[in-house]
Amino acid sequence: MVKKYYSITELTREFGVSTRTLRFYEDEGLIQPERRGRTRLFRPADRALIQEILRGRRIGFTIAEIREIIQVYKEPPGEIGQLKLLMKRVDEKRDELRQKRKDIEDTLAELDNVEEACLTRLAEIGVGT
Amino acid sequence: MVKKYYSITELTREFGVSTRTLRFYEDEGLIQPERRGRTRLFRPADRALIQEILRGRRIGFTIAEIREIIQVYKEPPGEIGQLKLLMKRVDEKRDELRQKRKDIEDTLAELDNVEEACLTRLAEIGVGT
DNA sequence: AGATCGATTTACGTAAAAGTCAATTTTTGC
DNA sequence: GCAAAAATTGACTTTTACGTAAATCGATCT
Repeated sequence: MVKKYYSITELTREFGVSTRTLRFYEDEGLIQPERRGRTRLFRPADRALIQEILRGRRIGFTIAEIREIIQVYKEPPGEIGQLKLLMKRVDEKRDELRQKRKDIEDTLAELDNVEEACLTRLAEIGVGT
Repeated sequence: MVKKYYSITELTREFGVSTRTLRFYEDEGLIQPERRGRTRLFRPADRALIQEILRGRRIGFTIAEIREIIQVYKEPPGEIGQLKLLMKRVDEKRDELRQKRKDIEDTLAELDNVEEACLTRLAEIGVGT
């Protein structure tokens, strides 16, 4: 059986974030762990959601953007105008991400150059001394 | 012949940034445009550098990180310890970027799902009304 | 010269995403 | 059932990357 509950510190250790961060995400409405008294009890679903949030964070999504995506899963908007607007936004986000992916590939290539420059320099110095 | 100089507003229009941003980059030592009196004159090399800076920015590099990469091109550090440290950092950055690229691919796939959810919902509503 | 219009400088302000600190409260280990 | 450890809350602070406002400068047109 999968674990029923995770404590907050358990998750902070697993994901390398602080308790403050997880509480902040709760305040922002991204997660809603259960409570026993005041203590938060994180279910596997909460844990999975945190993973997604952190992934979004790594690629530069704002909290608001992440919240919006989560919302769509919970319940897609009921109004046609809203839906179309959302789809346009999703499309724009995809373009942005494709651009970002290209930026990353270009930068990876550039870092290869930086490394080479370093190796060259190292050889120069190594030889000279 | 390539243009000799660009004005600051010319570049802000081309890249969609404010003059404040370009001056900020100069204050931070990322670019050093020429001067005629107090007015900045941007050469093609400055323009190219700005492109790189903005690319770095898009993928989430901090100003400090961008400055560091630029530095290496201008003159790789002369001390072995420094060089090795830098190479380690470059290696870490590359890992980070590869992770980010994976995050982006996962998120692109997820956005496909979001779009599908929207289409489904649209069909439901469209039929119902 | 005067007017105008962009560019500069200086200083202060701001927003997002947490970090930090201090004062409780809860839970637990025994 | 009580002390120690863990968790919570609220307020305040920090950092990054600019935005904004006000005053000044400088070039150019007429």
